[in-house]
Amino acid sequence: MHFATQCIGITEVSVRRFFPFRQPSLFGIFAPNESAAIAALMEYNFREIESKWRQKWATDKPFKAEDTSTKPKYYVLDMFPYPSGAGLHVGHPLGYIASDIFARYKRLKGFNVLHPMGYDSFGLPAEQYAIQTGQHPAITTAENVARYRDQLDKIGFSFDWDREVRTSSPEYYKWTQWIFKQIFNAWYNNDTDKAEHIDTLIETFRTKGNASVNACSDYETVFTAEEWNAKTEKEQAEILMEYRLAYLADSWVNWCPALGTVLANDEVINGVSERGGHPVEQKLMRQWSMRIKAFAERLLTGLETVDWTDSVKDMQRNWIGKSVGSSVRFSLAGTEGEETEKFIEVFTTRPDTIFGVSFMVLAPEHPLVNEITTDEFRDAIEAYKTASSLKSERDRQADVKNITGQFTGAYAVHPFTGENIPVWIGDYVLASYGTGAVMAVPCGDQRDWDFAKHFNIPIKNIFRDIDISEAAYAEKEGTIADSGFLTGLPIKKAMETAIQAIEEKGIGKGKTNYRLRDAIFSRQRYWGEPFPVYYKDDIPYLVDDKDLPILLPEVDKYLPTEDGEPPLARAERNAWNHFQGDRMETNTMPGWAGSSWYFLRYMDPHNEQAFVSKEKADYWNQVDLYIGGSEHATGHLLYARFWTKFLKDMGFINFDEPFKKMINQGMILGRSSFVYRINYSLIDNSKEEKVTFNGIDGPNILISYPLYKICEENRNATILGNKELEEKFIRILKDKGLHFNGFMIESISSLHVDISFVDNDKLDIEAFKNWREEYKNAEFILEEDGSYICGSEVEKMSKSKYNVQTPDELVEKFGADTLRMYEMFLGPLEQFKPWDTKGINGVHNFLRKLWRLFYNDGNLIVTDAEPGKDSLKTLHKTIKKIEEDLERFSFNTGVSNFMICVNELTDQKCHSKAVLEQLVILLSPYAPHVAEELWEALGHKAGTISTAEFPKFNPDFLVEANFAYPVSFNGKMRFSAELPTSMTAQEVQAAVLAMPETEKWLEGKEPKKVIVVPGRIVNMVI
RNA sequence: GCGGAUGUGGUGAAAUUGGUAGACACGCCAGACUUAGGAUCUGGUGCCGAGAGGUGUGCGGGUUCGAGUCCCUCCAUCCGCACCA
Repeated sequence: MHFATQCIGITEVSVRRFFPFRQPSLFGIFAPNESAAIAALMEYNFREIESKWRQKWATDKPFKAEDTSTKPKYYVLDMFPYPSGAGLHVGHPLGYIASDIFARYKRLKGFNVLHPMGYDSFGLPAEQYAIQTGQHPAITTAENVARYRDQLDKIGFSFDWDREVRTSSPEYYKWTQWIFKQIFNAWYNNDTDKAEHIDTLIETFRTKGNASVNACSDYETVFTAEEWNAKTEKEQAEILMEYRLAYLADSWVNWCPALGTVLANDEVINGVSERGGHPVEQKLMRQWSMRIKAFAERLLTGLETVDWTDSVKDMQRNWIGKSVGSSVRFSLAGTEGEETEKFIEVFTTRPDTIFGVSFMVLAPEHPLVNEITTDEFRDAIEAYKTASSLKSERDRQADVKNITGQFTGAYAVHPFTGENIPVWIGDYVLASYGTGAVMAVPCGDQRDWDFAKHFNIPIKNIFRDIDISEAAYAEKEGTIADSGFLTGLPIKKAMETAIQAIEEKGIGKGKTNYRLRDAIFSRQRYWGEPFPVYYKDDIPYLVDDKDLPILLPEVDKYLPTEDGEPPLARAERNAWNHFQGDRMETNTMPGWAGSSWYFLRYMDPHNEQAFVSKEKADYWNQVDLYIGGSEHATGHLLYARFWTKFLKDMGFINFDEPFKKMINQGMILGRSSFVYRINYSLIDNSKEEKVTFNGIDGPNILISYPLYKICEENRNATILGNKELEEKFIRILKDKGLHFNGFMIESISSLHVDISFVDNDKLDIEAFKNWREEYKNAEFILEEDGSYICGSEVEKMSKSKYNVQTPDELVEKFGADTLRMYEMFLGPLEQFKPWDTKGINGVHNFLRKLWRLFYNDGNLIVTDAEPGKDSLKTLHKTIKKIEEDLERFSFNTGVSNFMICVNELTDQKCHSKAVLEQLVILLSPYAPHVAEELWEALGHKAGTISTAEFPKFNPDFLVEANFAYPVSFNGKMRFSAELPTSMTAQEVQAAVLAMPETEKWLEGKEPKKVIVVPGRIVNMVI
């Protein structure tokens, strides 16, 4: 029994708490389970501690962010979750724990920290659930949010919950609608390189027409001021629509019949929907779009100003897909082969290869195709167009190797040689990129080369000394040959010269193209933001600000119709359509609408006058640290940057990149467990038939993993690869009363088993049997020790794989502080890693060991005694490491360093308040509950650790008198030499040379060279 | 095909500017205390070797007194994009 030598006041409180249990236990009269409970109480009682502080934080709100402060600000943001019905698994909080540690660290460092949380609560799953059950998505969403909140609260996050936002709440989506209005009322002025209010454009049209306007728009018809003013309201509205940043247009969209909605490009993966994996087809529909293309260049250059990983930046660059080149117009040939008025415009990144053009290819959907096709080829062209329109996006992608195309019978005229060039159509040319037409240069482009080979079109070589008989030459190094005025020029120079010539001839100009397409903004769904738009005479008008938000109407069915009529179209007329128009817009906004600006709302979440006040936006400014998954690289992150730039242009905020630094946490993968079922058939001679069992219709026979392994390896040797096994197998069947003369093993299936029945790969057989009806009477072939060992595999966590680990169970078993530290301890934050509970005991033991620095048998043993030099060294080494680790977001090594610190202090028997107090502050970002508890126990006011000051590192405590020099010979470490750190290099060299070990390793030779790095190393070259 | 990332013990991993490779944990082995506890403590644990010692960061080269770290070549795995003219 230990007693504190110098008890400090608070000890009595603790003694009082533990005393009633302590005394009886001395007499040993308690039953085992009770004494275990007492042992737990006297030790680190995380349950009691954590629930105490959870309540305290909920009442005191110590993490409330102030909107004005003399402290510097710091904004730490997590990607807010979609509250799904499945709840959180251990992978979800990983990023939240990291950001919470950092937020708490920044508070200790004296920052005014904004660390909010909310819910991206509009979206498909709630709606799909509504379609199935008829339950209103608002109800399921509210339930899911409550569940999430409960789970999050258990982990002890320092969120400022007063700032919570939900994208599906009318108070929030009112402002999403308002922002939409601003985007609708804007156009992009390429001269100022900014979005501007549409009124400036209308004013120009009214006074000067559109000839002088340099806008981001595909509208090409030129009109004068007089012509504009003479147009009807509808005509004007239609023209303006060509300029607006949010616009209605007939566009080729990704139509997903199964989901009954259109999808944005980033929601389509490999030709199927991201959600659900349903096929997606191309369809021409009138849809709302966002003119994100206007911002393409700024979205590209802005990447240079943010601290994100190269991979995410590259993904965005890739998605934006900038290519620099030239447009070129090829006149179509008349009947005599002469140039005509009609032309095909192409975009090329290789104008230097223009003399290598030997044919042209149009996309099958190109508007000129019908016009130019000659009678001779009309049927063939029609057939080809029909065939390619039937192909889905997916088939078209899968068909890359199949070269298809059709000659139109038409010819174009080469602008420089005057030669006639055949015009083909082919579906390797995309209607939606560039002009939907290409000048084919088979010698310089592999696809053109393949096409030419396939259709026997001549290939002209325009590269000097390059062999193109086997493949095209796509490099941009070399010299141009046989190319008129370009002959002899190096490729790069030839590009410039060619563009110059094209511009002089007036047949095109230098041009930059982007792969980025405008984002489709409407969805034929129910559970999303309604548009603040009504129609009159088919012209869309905006709803007045005073009438916002346009609330979602009640509907009786959430399902869209097959032809794409949205649920809102069936909403009750008078409840919904109360504006002066003919009808309301019945589409809703996509999921990314609400998430494109939520980081701004957190700054000013209750503002009813504005989406965010200018002052608060100026104060909080950019998100300093954003943590979330990289899967949003081309969706959310691009759209949020787009909206931020827009809002900046319109003067609402003062920054044009939302997220200054971003870290992408890696996914935590699940570890699935498997059982192995033998599928067999029995031969019964009396019945003259073979009976096949795969387990469902016969006795289930499950074989332990190591035995399964043996079977796998000896598949062809004997039936089960093992005589003993075979006997066991037969015995089981005989015991079941089955009659058979022979048997065959057909296969062995691996079946997912719920990981809650598995501990250290050992299966809880009883629990497994009770899991499913079909396993009730399962038989097991076990290991020698009578256990069933499961196999395992690392897979994505999912309900269907029964490998989901919820944080709740672990919090219950080990506590939130253990869970927090363990998730960090698992490995680097960014890395993908499999979840494995095996190591969690190590972290839990660490916290108990920490506890024992403070308490022994329920007594506080902290002393006011002067700490030892060794303990001060340990402390300051730890302060330095922890701070450095936090600054570089190396949370895993942070945990290691705490372990090292506690191990050392334990060895030193350090119970000094001066040291432990500092340690507790250091630890508080990682393990806030136990830190608060110990902080209070040390005599501080309850709940004040978050306002403590981060310990100051003092290098004086690390100064050492001696250093153990590693002595190497030819770079190989042989022994270490303990020498004073005060020695100069020469002194060290002399001292080491004089050592007997040195003599031994030199083997009588003279070292050729001796390298001494003071305080680091000695190396001798022999 | 293009772009990005990653390869270190039985496992998760560490090594921040080139300077004792494997910290810290898990697991395993041996022991102590105990009489059931998923408890605690001590020692050991990259591989080969009895040992001295050798060897070792995906493969092969290079730079350097010295390379997990820098350079080149190749291999493997993962992720993103992909007929983008």
